Amino acid sequence: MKDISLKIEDYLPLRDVVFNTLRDAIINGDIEPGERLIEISLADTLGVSRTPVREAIRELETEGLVVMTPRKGAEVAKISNKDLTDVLEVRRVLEVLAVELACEKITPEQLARLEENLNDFDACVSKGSASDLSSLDENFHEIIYNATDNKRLVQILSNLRKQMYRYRFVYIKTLSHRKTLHSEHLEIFNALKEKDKAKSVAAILKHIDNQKKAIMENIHFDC
Amino acid sequence: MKDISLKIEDYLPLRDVVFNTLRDAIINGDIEPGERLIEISLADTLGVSRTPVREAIRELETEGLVVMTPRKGAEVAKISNKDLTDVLEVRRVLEVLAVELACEKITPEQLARLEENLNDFDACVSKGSASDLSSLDENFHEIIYNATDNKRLVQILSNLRKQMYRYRFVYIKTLSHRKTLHSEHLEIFNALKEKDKAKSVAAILKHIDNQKKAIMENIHFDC
DNA sequence: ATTTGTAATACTGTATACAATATATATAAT
DNA sequence: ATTATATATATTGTATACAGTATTACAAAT
Repeated sequence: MKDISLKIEDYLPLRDVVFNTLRDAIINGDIEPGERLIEISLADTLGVSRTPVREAIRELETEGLVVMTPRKGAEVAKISNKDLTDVLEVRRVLEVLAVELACEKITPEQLARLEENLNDFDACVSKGSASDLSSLDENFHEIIYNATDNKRLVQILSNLRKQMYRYRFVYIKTLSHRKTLHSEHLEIFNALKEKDKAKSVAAILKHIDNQKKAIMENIHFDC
Repeated sequence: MKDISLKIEDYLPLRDVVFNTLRDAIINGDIEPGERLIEISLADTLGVSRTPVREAIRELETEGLVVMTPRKGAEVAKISNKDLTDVLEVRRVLEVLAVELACEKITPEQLARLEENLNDFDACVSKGSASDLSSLDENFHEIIYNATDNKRLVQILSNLRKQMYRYRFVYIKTLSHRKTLHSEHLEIFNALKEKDKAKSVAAILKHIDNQKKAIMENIHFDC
């Protein structure tokens, strides 16, 4: 007997379904920054009770997507220029740590998966959907995070990336950005393959800084 | 009219009370690693309903103090040597970032508060309680975190420190450790006062690495 | 016109009840 | 004796009800 395991994810408690639904809605702008999240009306809309909605909202708060005030309720977080800068400032040093660790610990199997990801990405650059590219991008970085063999780092970095999801379409929208993305990933991959720390760090920094630039140029903030 | 603001913290919802209670219990070892957290029995013990207990447990999970499995429940996280190493690995680079930013942005007022903290600490070294020293230690670092003017960084670093609370007594227990702690804080303070990044980084690294050593020497892990 | 007081309303906070699932126990079958 | 099956029990997941608190609207007073 082999490879038989329950796909526990299929069980997905309601709160997680609600969570995913709301997160998508926020990221896609269906619920706007500053808009209030009323438990009862969300529950009615989604056809569930308040309990899972409450728990989902709390999860969203820890991801920084909503802000809660006691006895007043929750609203979609307004992300300011400063907030984004703060997130990137932290991500920057953690991404550096991540590739350094990955250089030491990445397995051949993980390298193979990165290569496969690059191929898929390449195939998607011109004809793939934004959603496809977005998840490939996410997947690429998750592989590297996991290669660090540091759960805490994986958790924090994944979280920080999620807080920038709202802006991911910016650098996936145009063909030129897609090509840049691919070439930067390739560069990171090659550096990791060679286990060259300095090169890896340089590549990841370039990647991050480019994304920051792309976002800053294309977004104008409310506040 | 000036400086009048409601101390909203005094309202403290039940879930936060429960959260604090449980956290203290875990940190102090009243609830042991691996022990299950049963909602209903905790609720009965504390004289509240399941709802605030549930929410408190979820908060504890995001702090890494408990581990939850869907439909099975929560248990106090078993912290392994590896876990602690992982936390410190991340903290290390973030603490470096923090002092670098603090060098640039710390205000005279914050420096004054650090100095005051050092005086209080000095007064406590020989005769203070472990709890006094612990909160002074926490306060010292919180001032530096806040000096970075990066909310995200403050949030993550505070969180990572909390995950090591269980071990704080190790380096507060003995007089020699207390003295070391004070002199290291002094060194960090002086470097920040001079706005000397290299010196600050060196001082904070020494501080972290010393703590790691102290903990590693004094704790033996279950797993 | 501005402030104050009061009531109505809309929420969140908390408790509780019920449903679904996992775990433990006991019994029967081989 | 071991496995399989059934049953009871414990515990989480979800829904709902009620209590307490904020917000709003509006009337009364100055």
